[in-house]
Formats: sequence, C-alpha cells, structure tokens
Amino acid sequence: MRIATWNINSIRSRHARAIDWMVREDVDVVAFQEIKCTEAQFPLAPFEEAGYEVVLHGLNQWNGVAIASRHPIEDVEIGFPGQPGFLKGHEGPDAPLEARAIGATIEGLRLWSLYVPNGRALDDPHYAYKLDWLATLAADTRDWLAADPELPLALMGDFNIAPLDSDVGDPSFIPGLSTHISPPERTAFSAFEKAGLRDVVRPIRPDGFTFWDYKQLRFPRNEGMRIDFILGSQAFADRVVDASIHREERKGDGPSDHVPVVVDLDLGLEDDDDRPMIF
DNA sequence: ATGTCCATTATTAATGGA
Repeated sequence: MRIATWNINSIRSRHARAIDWMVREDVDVVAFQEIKCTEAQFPLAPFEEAGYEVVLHGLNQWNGVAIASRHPIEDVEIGFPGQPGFLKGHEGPDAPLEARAIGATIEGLRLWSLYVPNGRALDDPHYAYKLDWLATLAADTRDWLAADPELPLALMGDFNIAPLDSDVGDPSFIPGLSTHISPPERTAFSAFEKAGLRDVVRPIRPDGFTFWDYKQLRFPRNEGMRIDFILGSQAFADRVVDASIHREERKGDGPSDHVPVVVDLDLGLEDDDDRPMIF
C-alpha cells in the first residue's frame, strides 16, 4: 500500500498532472491540500476513471482538503473535535471553521489530510490561530491514541512548519522575524511527538525539501523548505517499509509549489502486488 | 524586479492568499 500527501495548489489546475503521477507511481491513497474548490467544482470524473474514490471538504477558493483512494473510504470526518475557526476581522470563538481537515479510514488506517494555517506574520491574528489549531489537534491525537493505543493513525499534510534549521533553505525565512521557524511553532510541532506520533519519512529520507516558492527562482536555486509531513502512530510506523519525496514533480509545466511525500506500507494484504507471489 | 501562481470580482485590471 502506497500513500502520499500533496499540497496540490488548485486541483482544477492540476488534476491531470496529479492523476498521471498517481497512476505512474502506483499510489493507492493521496491526501491533498489546497484543492481550492467546492465539492461541486471538484474534477471527480477523471479520478473515478483512473480508479479513485474521492472524499473532500471545500468551502470556497481558499484552502480545501481531499482524500483520493483506490480502496474503500470509511468513517469520513470533516474537521477535528474542537477545531478553531478564523475569519479576518472577525477573530474569536465564533469565527467560522475553514476547510483544513478531513479524516477517513482506509484499510484500517485512520488518515487525516491537514492544511495547517500559514500564520502570515508573528504579530498577525492568523499566527495565534495557527498555534491554537495545532494545540487542539495535538490534544485530539492524545485522545485518539488513549482510546486505542494500537490505532494505525497518520496525520498527513502541509504543516507550514520547518522543524529543523536544516529544513530551511529559503533565505526569506529569517530567525526572529518569520513564521514557520519560530520556537512556538516548533514547540507546537513537537507536541505531536509527545502525543505518540513520529515523522515516518525522515528516518528513511533525512534530506530534501518538499516546497519551493514560485518566486525568486527558489526551485532552480534549491532554496526550499521541508514543511510537508506524515506523522504516524506506533502501529502505523510499524507498517512502514519505505518513504520518498518526489522532487521531480516540482519540474515541468505547471507544477504545484509542493511535491508529493510518500510512504510505502506492508499491511499484509493478499492482493498487495509489491511482493512476489509464491505458490 | 517579490524574476510567481491561483481564484475571484470585475470588465482588462485589481485583490487576497500563499
């Protein structure tokens, strides 16, 4: 079983490229972020023709998350418990939720596609929202794993945080001045580890960025950021056999500014064709 | 030169978000 997370930056602009990659790379499940459309606008037909079922949450041209799968999708959840909302100029407990989280169960795996708020600036209300959003999700993670310590859970998405200094290759991110690298954001990220998750890609692929800004020739200069992650519980991590960052997807015509991050799992499925059949 | 891209609102250009 091969699963991926990918901030696609408009599924309407890039669905052909996305599906080409999914078929070519034999990907079973993709958690998409920034689909930038509503359910009525989502290009379902080409996914279905390629053999993928899709569940999604999209409210408008901003944000939007989806999960596409070759296997049956069960127990879909829009948003996580206690998820805070945000509306510029209308901050507070009554702010509406944004389309940033969708959860589903596939082959017994509990998967979340997550688009963590950007934060915008250290003194922007969006930054406090980002930290609140992350803290609530970490608390939920603790609850989910307390209820079932053997749950194969993965949080997949664009976390908009570079946990390590080596994850920062873009010189416009300046310590003390920029989001994505501030100590409170890094502490918020480490809370997922305390809750029982770990980055299941980094031990296998310690190097590489997942995002390069369109501006300033960031990709040709390889001035990127590592901000897209798959965080798995013990039971999920136990099934991981490989991982990869598909840097080639930043090349060519009309790429997203993010690339797919992939993990390969051994679920012991009889129809898993990644292993030779022995009769 | 922010060496850009996307979607929307508005009517060929401005806005907001990243």
